[in-house]
Amino acid sequence: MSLKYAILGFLSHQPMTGYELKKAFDRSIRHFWPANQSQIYRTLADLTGDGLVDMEVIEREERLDMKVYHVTPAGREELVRWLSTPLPIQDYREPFLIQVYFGNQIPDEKLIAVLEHERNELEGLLALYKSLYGRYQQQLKSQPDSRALFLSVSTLEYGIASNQAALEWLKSLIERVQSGEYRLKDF
Amino acid sequence: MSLKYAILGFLSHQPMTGYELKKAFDRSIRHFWPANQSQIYRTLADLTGDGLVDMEVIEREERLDMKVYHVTPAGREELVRWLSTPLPIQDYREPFLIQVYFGNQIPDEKLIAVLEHERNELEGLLALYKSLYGRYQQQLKSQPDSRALFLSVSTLEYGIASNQAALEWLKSLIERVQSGEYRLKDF
DNA sequence: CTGTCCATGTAAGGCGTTACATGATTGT
DNA sequence: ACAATCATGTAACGCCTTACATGGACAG
Repeated sequence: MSLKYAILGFLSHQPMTGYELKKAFDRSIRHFWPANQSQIYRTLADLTGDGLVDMEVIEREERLDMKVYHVTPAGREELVRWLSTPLPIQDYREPFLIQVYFGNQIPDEKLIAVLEHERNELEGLLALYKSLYGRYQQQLKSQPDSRALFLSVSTLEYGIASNQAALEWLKSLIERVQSGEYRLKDF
Repeated sequence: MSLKYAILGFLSHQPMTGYELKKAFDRSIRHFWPANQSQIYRTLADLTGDGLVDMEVIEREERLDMKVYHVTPAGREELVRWLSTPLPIQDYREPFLIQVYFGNQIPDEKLIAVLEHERNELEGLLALYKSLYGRYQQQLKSQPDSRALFLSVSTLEYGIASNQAALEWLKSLIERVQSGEYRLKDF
């Protein structure tokens, strides 16, 4: 259960409400760990039950109460332990590849439409990642010794590098399907 | 629910038992769609209920009955329909990247151990994919017009290309963490 | 005689998604 | 006047995993 640790990670930067956590996820790690709101609230309840986070109710006149969560010493310990633990390699699931794998059952025309669609999606994603990355490059110039900033931004590099490779493959696949020359690559 | 369609895909090649399907998954698409046995049996029951596959019970003296599943015309239609439908881009989840993102909370030594571990896993995976790929290269030489074979093998190319890119990134990350020079890449 | 392969499933639980529900404040 | 933002959650469902259960055949 990695969501738990992502939450501990964010809260170790600073105490937050569930709502703010949701925004933190969307702003920063959505590209490798999306989380939705109900999941965040449920996990916060679990973490509180396990004594890994504490909750502070802030009453506000005229508005709903706010619950601010912060990491306990036990939570910080557990986070560090997990961060230091090598994980088994992750299972990968990509429905689009099922379509390619069984693609012989549809004609070129339809197959290429599916491939082009995927290509557009990938190009959009890459453009997004690159623009985010550009901003961080500027930021890191002004704080070149920030290990924290560097590590967090490096996850975007991962997204760019692997999606770029996937895109190149996809473009080559489209060409080969179109030309009917079913040659494999050399690695 | 993509598992459903992967099963229809396999059964459209030839009728099989649940057990044989499990082996087919493990042999061929595990790298982008792992499936376990209980899941396969449950999904076969669902597909039968929906009239997309038919089941034939084969009684064998001395041994347990065998249930052979085959695609119905409705199933074939549904498969073709799905194969032709562009899918929204898939959410990606990679717990290892959570460790990198919050890596500033552990010392270099431990962080590098985690990174090196991932590197080993990736190298193992790549070696596996490449050896499988090599075999298919041979096979495709003897049947150079096989669109079906080409498309299915191309999914391995995807795995090799994107994991190769991830590995290169990881090696560079390890170097940068070790040297303490937190420079970003140019894309 | 022990383990692996063939072949079938059930049970329980965890993780994640989607939809629903409430209600005040702030911006257009 | 209406939509978006802030802020909290619940309910129901779906998919996947892990563990459990059965039992014959065959190989070392």
